[in-house]
Amino acid sequence: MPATLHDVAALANVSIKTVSNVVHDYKHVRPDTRERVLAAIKELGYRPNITARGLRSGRTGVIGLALPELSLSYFAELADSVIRAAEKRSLVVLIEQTGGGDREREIEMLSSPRLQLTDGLIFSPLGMGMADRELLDVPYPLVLLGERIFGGPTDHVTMRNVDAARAATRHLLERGRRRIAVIGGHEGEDMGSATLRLRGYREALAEAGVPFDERLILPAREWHRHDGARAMRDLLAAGTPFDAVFGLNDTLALGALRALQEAGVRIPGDVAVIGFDGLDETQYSLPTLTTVDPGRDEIAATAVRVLAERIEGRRGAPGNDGAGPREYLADFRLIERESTAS
Amino acid sequence: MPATLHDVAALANVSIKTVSNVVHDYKHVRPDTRERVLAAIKELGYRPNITARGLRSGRTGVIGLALPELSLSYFAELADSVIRAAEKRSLVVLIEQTGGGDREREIEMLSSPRLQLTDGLIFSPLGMGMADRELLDVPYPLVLLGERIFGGPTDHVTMRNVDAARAATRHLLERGRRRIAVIGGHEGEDMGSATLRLRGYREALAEAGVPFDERLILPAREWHRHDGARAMRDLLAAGTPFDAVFGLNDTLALGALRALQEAGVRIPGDVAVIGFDGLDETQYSLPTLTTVDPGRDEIAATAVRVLAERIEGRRGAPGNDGAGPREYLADFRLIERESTAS
DNA sequence: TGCGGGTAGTGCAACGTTGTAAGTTCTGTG
DNA sequence: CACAGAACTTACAACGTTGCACTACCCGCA
Repeated sequence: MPATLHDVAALANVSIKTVSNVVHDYKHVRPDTRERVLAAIKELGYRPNITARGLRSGRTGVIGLALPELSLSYFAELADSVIRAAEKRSLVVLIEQTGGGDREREIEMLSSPRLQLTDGLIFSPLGMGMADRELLDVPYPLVLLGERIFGGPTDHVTMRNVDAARAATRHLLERGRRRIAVIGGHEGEDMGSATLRLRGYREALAEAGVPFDERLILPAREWHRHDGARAMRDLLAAGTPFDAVFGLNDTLALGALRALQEAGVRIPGDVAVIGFDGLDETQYSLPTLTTVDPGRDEIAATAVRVLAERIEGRRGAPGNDGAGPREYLADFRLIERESTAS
Repeated sequence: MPATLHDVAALANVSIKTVSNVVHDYKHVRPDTRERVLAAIKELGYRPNITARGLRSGRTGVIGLALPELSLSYFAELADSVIRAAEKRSLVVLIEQTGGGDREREIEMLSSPRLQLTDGLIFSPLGMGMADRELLDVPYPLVLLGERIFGGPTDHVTMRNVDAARAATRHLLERGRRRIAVIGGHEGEDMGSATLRLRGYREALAEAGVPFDERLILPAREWHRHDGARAMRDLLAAGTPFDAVFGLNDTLALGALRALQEAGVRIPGDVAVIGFDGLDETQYSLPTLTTVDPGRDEIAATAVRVLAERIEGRRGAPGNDGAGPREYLADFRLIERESTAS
């Protein structure tokens, strides 16, 4: 049975409020009283009951992080960054998985009782789209990540997807590649990583006067390794000529790497490959993978900071008091490695 | 401002206790009363306040999961499994990272106030050792994972490390390999994955009458990809002959794969490689990696079940009422892939 | 008519904390 | 040495919920 304020107060011969005051570093406590209370706290091993505190204050010190799946490396690394960032603000992170792009589950999540003891949510949807925008108008602080919804009612932290994809494509074009396949297209998508990155790709092609070839766009609804490998095998089987591959994320690119090598294609000799996400493991593939680092730590730190600010009310709810929803853009960085060496 | 029992009670013209009774499906409520209450609940969008409930009942429905780092794939996949298993029991998971084997942080974690609103903890240490055993004697339900501590005061879920490593080594021996290098040794370790797996390795060698060669044991304190690659390069540089590599985990093996191929070594022609952990990505490396699947889902499900049982008190605290600490062993499975094909 | 036994519903206290307002004890000054 | 004002301390209520003990009622049976 853990000690309570009552126990400490009894032992130190003061009121429970005084103990509370000591715990909270309230100014007006005589040094000897403070001494006595601290001794009692130590003796009893008292630690404040966060649940009770939460009930009183309406805060729990817990933030939620809802993402598709931790087994997708990108989200595992994102969660790592978010937990670290939260720790710096003494917040603790509760993780919910919504599955790989399951729109229904994402929507359910937003009103899940499982989030009850959370002060706010960092939400990275993959299934919801622009049409679901107003569903983000929830009665608690919410920070949106990702590229599925723009202009929604909440703060949004994302990156310069179009610019980054343009830079990645340019990188290939500058190395003389002209037939650049793209893996990970989402047909019929109105908004999302695929759409934005494909836009950057087309812009770069246009800039360079290279014609766009529909056949080089390989759809892959999910972005796991085997989707990349499968898409690559399809392209090889189709016989469409190409001299470079742009994986819309690293996992796709790594899967493609594998399929290309199986087929005896030399990288980067015959085909150059570039990915997107800056995953740790892109440093250890063979060859090492050129990729775009989307500034994951920056995204995580910003998301946590903005959420914490909303929670503390230093800025009211978006659209409530003029502190409207804001969009934050993280900087990206192209990391050149062997897979696109000249 | 969310609705409370009071609001619902007022609207339905009953006492708050009756509302509470309806919410909890208490038998003695007349159908029409129940009807009225449910209507009021719906109208006000009432949802119980979990914090308050937690204060009353001493339960929060949250379990903690403390692990080294999510950016280590094994732990990301473990966390995924734990979250899924917890979800089935309507538990929610709060994740803490202790860093890659930081003993101090692990010990701190055990008494961290950050765990306060957690009903129990699943703990996977990497830095603590047998000597720290009694530190696990904490005043809340704790389930231990991993191979650092055996015979401690808590329930423990782990796998047959020695057997699995023996099987892995045998697998290589059966394919005619005699000079099997091992990556990931931990010198001076009294207990841990490295020690147990190395024991299985030596047992398999002894069984087969193959002499043990100290020079083939390559230490690697951390088990990241680059540690595997570094160790492999060291061995190649030393010129010690070898025809197989046993990575004590998959990440080490994948790093080794990379270093071997850089050096022009053919796999499995010149050197066969086997890993340990059954990571998803071992299916997509080139060549695909033979590995030992330690039954991660089973481990996670067991850990959550045992923890939930302790929390619900269906079995008292270990050593308290005869329901002493138990050890659970998950089954392993050797997955044969290209890296060890004959 | 009274009484046992079940059903339906209620009131109070408590979980451990903190904000408010008010009380008590000091200190220094006139 | 009185007294204002600051320094220190306290009692009480509340946060939203649930367990306990209780009342009120109804039915059937002796």
